[in-house]
Amino acid sequence: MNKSTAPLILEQFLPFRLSRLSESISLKFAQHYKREFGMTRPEWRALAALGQLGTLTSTQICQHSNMHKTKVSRAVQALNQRGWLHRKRDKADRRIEYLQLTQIGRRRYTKLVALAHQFQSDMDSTMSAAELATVNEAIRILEQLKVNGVSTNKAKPT
Amino acid sequence: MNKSTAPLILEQFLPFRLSRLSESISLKFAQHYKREFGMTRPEWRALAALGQLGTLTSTQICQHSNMHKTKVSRAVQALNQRGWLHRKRDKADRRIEYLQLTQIGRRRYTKLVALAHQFQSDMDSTMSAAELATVNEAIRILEQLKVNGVSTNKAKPT
DNA sequence: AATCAATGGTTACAATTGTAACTTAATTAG
DNA sequence: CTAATTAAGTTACAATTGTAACCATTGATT
Repeated sequence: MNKSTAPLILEQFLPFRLSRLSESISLKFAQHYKREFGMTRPEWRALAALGQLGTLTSTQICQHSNMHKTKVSRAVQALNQRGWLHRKRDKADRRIEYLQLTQIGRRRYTKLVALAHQFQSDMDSTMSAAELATVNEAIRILEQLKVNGVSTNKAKPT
Repeated sequence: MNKSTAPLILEQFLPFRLSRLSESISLKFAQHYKREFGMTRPEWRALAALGQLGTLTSTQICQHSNMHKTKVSRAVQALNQRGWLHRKRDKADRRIEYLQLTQIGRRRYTKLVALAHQFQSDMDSTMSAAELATVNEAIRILEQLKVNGVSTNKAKPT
């Protein structure tokens, strides 16, 4: 059987399967925080990164969450306007801005985290321990492939 | 340790991990067909579904690939304008349109499939057989969760 | 120190997307 | 048989996004 004339079985094609999966799961989760907190996905992601890691620059958020820098820029603006984070310029290098959640931001973050834990444990509870282990192992494997790298902040190649 | 005050470890949170993964992998693959065939992601997906499954309606493409119906509608228009598919109304129920690839469409499809197989085997070759099995098994598990369902074509709930 | 390249970040503008409303056709209820 | 519902698919419009160009600042080269 000549491979080049065989059709592509989408149900076996990794990019297809992954994005179909990821989109439905992320959408499902997004419904929660969209409805209850009026947040967009990029905002949620930036908030989550800052909540977990403390102080970050926009560039670091880009790298960590693999989002485009304009997305991050706008998410950060939105969070800032709501008073959920504040910005602090680096004294030494005044291009750099450190971002950090405010009191209010941290309170929101705590609520969101509860949602997330709930969501995760709902998913987990539909799997056996062994299945869960398989899932985690698989994702770990894929993450190491590092096919990675949305262009987050790089200059154009010459 | 009270869970409700613990931060969320994004590196362990399934929706986050999946979408980070999926986005970088899909983007990587998209670069190929975008550059070489000038196709968008929805177009590629519609083409792939039709190539594999033969004749489909727009609604079926929605369900199969979990894309929003307007996305599919526009992708189908684009493919149609390029002469890659043709539409045929159902005689009995004239709301329904059967979509099918043309000669040209099938030729394009064949080329795309070669790209996809290449991509897949590149990925596969960076994993051991056991790892590959784990990955496939994990995705299978997640697919069964069926947290599923982008609203593709449903009427509003009353 | 003057010039040129690179970096962190923002923004204008164009392309892509989703929501809701619409069209046409079929189905069901009265 | 007509009116109200529902389905397949399209489209207008607003929101979201990405690309490329842009500041401002720093670092490197001479």
